[in-house]
Amino acid sequence: MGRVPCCDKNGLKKGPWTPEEDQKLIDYIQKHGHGTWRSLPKNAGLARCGKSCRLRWANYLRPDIKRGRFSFEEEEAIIQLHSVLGNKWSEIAARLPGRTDNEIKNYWNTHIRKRLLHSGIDPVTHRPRIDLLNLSSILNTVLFNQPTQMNTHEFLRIAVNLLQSQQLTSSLFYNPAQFNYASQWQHNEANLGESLATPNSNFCYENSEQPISNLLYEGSTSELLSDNNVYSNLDSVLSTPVSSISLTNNSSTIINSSAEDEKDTYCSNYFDFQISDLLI
DNA sequence: AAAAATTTCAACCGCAGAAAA
DNA sequence: GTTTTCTGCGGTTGAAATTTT
Repeated sequence: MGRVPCCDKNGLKKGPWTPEEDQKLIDYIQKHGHGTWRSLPKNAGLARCGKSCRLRWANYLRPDIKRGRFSFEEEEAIIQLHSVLGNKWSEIAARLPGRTDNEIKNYWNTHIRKRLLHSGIDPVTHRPRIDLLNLSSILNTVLFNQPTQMNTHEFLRIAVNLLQSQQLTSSLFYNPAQFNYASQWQHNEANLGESLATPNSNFCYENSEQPISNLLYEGSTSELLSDNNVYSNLDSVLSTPVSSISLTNNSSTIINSSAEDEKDTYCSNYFDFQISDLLI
């Protein structure tokens, strides 16, 4: 013999919750806790199944849920976590306080996934999804036809993935201070808990077996790396601001970029690119 | 101004594993 | 040990909202 049936399936309401239903659920849980979800609807006077109540509470009514747009930092965290964990939305949510798995999943499918595809990255593997010739062609189009829409973030993402596809070895350095971003990343990773598998970021691993690029940062003006930039978190650890970015493969520079005007702070996401080396 | 197309996201569905009888 | 339910998860849907034509 098994358990008694979960609930009477007949006559249960489905679809959007009304404010009255929400209030009943909130009042009940605040008073008694949710207990077993199966028995909650009856006790709380709701014509819903327990599963629907659980979902409504977990994804919408819970008091610790953060509302509003995802910050840039949250978005980058999601991408990094997804590159390691895949579509394990509940595990990703557990590492983003106040965000629900459903919300993260929706945000991934509606925003991040498209953004990665736009940058030439396969959102499943987090690897370049196009060959170098196609990438060159895309860079040409983006840089020369729509230069003002190309920000540092997108530039770096495309460039790093280009380097990845060239099978270079890993690490991201800040030069001349020789700051090794890999160690910072490993520190952050340690805080994520033990369940993470081998890191698989798009960048910044030293002594990794995975082929990945070197990035050398040189110059001044930290604004370049702030605001809407994948490397904004570098700001906190860089003692010298940055004004130009070079991508190298140890021996030769592949891409150089420099700000057109150092006084142009938040707008200095726009660069003069010299991408002749990219054109195969 | 209105119709059509597209995007968003709350909620549902089905499944797997855990738990209970 | 077996059967049945419960819970939580990820994929998907479709109504509502927003944008485009």
